[in-house]
Amino acid sequence: MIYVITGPTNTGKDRIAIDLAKRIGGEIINADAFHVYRQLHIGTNKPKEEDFEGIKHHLFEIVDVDENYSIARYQKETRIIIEDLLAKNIPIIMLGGSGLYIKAALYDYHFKEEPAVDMSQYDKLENKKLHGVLKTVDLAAAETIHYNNRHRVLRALQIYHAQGIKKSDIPIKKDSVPLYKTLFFGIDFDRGDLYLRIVERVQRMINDGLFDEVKNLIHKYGNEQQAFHAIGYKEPISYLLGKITKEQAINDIITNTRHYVKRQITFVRHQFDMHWIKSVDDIIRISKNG
RNA sequence: GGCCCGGUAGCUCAGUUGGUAGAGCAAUGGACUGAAAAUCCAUGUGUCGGCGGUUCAAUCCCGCCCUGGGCCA
Repeated sequence: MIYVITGPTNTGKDRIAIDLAKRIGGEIINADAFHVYRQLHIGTNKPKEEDFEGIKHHLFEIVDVDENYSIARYQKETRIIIEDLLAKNIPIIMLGGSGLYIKAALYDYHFKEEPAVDMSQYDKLENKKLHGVLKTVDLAAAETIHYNNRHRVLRALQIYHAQGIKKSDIPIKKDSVPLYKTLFFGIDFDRGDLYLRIVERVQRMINDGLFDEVKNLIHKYGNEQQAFHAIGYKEPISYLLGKITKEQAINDIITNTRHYVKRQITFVRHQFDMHWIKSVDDIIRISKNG
């Protein structure tokens, strides 16, 4: 059985996951896209190993910030661990708010080996022109991607160049079910209360030395790493580069976290069959009934 | 006490030569297959400070009042 504990950030998922692991003898697989990085701490609200209380955590602090981790790699690595734990009959707890990571790990998502391709030919094309190029190559994909969503338009083109297939030809099952026996849980929280807790959390991060952490990181790794797109890093970097004030950076972290929470709720609400719970007891009860 | 400038959406503000209003941000809803804490889409919000007056019609003009800021006394 796989117990997924996901949903918005800052709701106390870590505590619930460790308590559940103790109750059922399970192990935790990290499903947070930024807890895979060794050097990110305060800004990602990453738990410390001494807080694990002896519970095994997989895929936690496995790469350096100058590596570009990806969902394809996560899928591959998670599946190996899942198969291993299932074979040993150890309950699995997937813990984290990165919904798409969970989706790719547990559902029939397809990623092929993909050579690097040079996409610089598209740098100068403005959004509508770029979208026009995609139309000539993969009309079906172009119709589902808004022309302003440059990131996705480019990815569809990249799939075409690197894999030689159309993105729209990758098999996608609508209304698919997980590959494994899985239950999805999120912690029930009033959104207004959650928004207030975000302010407290960011204040705590500042007090714990977030700006020093970021300063040291960009000193060592530069400011252009993919991992630095994370909330809690990109805003202090803007401040340290002199683009915004420190106060603005702090406010931006709060606002961006709020937006993130909203997107997490939307994703999870529509992608998973969620059970909204208050305690570990709720999880135990639901898993017995199910 | 006198003079000047303000009071319009949750916030910052625009605007209407008089026909009851609109931007940005916030908020809310949504999309999501190799950056996902990413990227993108959609949608409202209103006693236009209050009370009177002029007018067919006032958020706009006039008077009084309340209120914030500045200058003078």
